[in-house]
Amino acid sequence: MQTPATAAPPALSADFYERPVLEVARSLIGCTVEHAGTAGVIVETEAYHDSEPACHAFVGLTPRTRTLFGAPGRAYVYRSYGIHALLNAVCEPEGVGAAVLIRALEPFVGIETMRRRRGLTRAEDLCSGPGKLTQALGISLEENGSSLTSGPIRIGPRTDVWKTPAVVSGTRIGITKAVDLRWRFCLAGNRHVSRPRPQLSGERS
DNA sequence: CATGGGATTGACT
DNA sequence: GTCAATCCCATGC
Repeated sequence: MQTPATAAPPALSADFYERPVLEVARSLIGCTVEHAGTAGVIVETEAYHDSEPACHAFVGLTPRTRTLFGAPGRAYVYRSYGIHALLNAVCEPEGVGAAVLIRALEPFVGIETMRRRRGLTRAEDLCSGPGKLTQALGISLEENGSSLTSGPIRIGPRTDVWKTPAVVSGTRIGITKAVDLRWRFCLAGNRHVSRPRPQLSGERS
C-alpha cells in the first residue's frame, strides 16, 4: 500500500499527545501547524497541567475545562481577554487536564493569506504570539474540541530541516500564578518567538 | 443574577 | 513604560 499522494506528511497521532505535557511541549518545537491554506513551524510553546494554578483545569471539571480533561490530540481553543482565540493541544491520558499552548510559528505556507488576515506585512509580525497566529491561520473558537490528527487543524511532525532543534526554556508569559515554573520552550535564536524573549545566556535568575 | 478576572495585542505617553 | 478593548465563564450572593 502506497502512502497517499499528498504533499503534507501524515499528522501526528493521538499517541504523541498521550505523554507528560512537558515532554510534548518540547517535542512540538519544529513541528508544523496547518489550517485553511496556511501553515507554520512551531517555534514557541508553553505547558499547562491541572496540578498547578496557572492551568485553567486547576479548578476542576467545568463546561470550560471539558476539552482539557478530554481525549489527547484534540484542540483546546478559548477566548482570551475577550478578543483573541488561543490554540492548545490537549495532552496526557483522558481524565488529566493538561495542554500545550502554541505561542508562536514561523510562517511558511500561505504567507500572503496571513498578511491579508492580519492586515500586516512583516513576516515576524504574522505569528509571533498566541493571538496573532490564530488570526493568521484563521482559527476560531468553533475549532474547540476538534481533532488535531484529522483536522481541520492539523499538526505534523518535524521536517528534515528541523530534526534536532536547539530548544531553550524559560518562565511562562502573562500569568500571575505559578510564575516560577520554566515551562516555556522556544527555538533558540528564532526571530518569530514572541516578546519577551527568554534569556539565551545566563539562565540563572 | 452581578461581578471580576484574565495563557493578549496594539496604540499611545 | 501605560492602558483599553471585549467576552467567556467561574464564583458568590
